Amino acid sequence: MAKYLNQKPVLVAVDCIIFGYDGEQLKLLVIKRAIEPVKDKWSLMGGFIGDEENLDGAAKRILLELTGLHDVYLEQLHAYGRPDRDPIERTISVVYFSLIDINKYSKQINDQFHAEWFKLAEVPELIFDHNEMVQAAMDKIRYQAALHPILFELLPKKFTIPQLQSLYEQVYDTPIDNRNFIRKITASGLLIKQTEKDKSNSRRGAFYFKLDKNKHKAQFQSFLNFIPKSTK
Amino acid sequence: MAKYLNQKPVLVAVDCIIFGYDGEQLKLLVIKRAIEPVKDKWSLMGGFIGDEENLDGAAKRILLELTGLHDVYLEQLHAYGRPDRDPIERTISVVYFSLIDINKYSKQINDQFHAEWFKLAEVPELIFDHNEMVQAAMDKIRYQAALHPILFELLPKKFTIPQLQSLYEQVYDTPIDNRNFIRKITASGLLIKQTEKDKSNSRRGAFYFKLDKNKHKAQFQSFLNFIPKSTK
DNA sequence: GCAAAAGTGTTGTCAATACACCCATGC
DNA sequence: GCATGGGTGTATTGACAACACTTTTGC
Repeated sequence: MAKYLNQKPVLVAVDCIIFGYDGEQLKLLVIKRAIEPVKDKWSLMGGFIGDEENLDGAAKRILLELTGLHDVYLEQLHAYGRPDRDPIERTISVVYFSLIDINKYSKQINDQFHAEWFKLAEVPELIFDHNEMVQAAMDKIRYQAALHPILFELLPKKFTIPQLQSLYEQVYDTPIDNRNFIRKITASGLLIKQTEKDKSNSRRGAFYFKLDKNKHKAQFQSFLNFIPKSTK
Repeated sequence: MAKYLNQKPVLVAVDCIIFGYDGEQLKLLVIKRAIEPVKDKWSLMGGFIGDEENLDGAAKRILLELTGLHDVYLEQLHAYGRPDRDPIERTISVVYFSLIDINKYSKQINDQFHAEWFKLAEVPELIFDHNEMVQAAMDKIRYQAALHPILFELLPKKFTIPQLQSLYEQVYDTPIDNRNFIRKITASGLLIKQTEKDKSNSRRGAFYFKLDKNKHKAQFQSFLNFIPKSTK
């Protein structure tokens, strides 16, 4: 096979930023890095791209390795390439972020990587530029979630509206009026009310809802405006 | 320097999608590829990343080489990495798009690359996955421009409101009511009316405006809603 | 005086916010 | 019966879209 002359190849890694929501707290999944340098420091889950793999494929593989999950929300965030970002060897990192149902995960948790969930406010120092990547992912999620129903990806099959609202409140770090929130959410038509209630948080209980997956897909690209504009 | 073992490095290229607006038509700048394979086919301007360069730096360099322009709007779009996307050698491409004032460019046009502007509707077949990249860039611009004042980057220092409106109409391929458009634009406070008129398009003439750069920066992150929501 | 583009106002509708009380239930 | 979180309704405001005519001026 012909080659481009005089070009210096570099390593290409794919790193995955994995968010989960346990019904109370938005969390980030990180691992203890298994290889030198900075072995045993906290790190995003990542890996080098395989010979016959495209970028999305590598991200899916890495996510599967760590969580056992297929078919989860995964989106390319950004490519990072500072020459010195990895002190060992020039490495470009293409970063993905993923939103998963933390309950699905915990059934298949894999201790091999010494993975741990951290509350977003308590994420430890990560290797290289990984903290910067997490920050960028949160910014992007805030951007996306204001217009598209991506946060549903974090919820279990059945969830309550207070859970959903609390998730939005955490992502935007702002209190949301529950009457207006419920009105918007129900107006979107994305939810299907169940007959059962979740009684774990109150005596009265909160109705469970399921996501209408068809409507979710159909409306994914439309702009929905879930977040109140600050009235200043 | 220590190295990661058993990892196969690959080439990393940066490609630039360059948009310009001549006051009438939104256009894309492409070049005739100078090297084999597919020499002399139309291609995005690109290059391999340098040893001491980060990705943004490489994009700026490539843009400067082709246009002679510094300090233009430049944003990372996406990384592409299909194993077979470049038939010669495995190459990951990190793609940027850029919005420039086509008039500034033409003063410094550089024939060395056999560059040519194409109307968006008439972009020829490009090499590899470059057409797909251009499509993705247009999608992203539509997304961004609905909320942020990025399209001003395409205009000369002085421009008229009909020019601006026509640009929006092209980007969204839809007619826009001029009364509502003017109201929104003036309400944004981004424009400073000049005393001169552009008489090239009508006997009456259209007032020139300048962009208020401070307000433009300040409001860049806020959501502005320039595009009418389809009333369906 | 007329052609050709620029510019200007009003109205109705809908969506968003602000805001406070009753409901259901387990103890 | 009371404490706890869940759920509900209304009034006001502001933003948006729809819509058609007058203005300017070079020829």
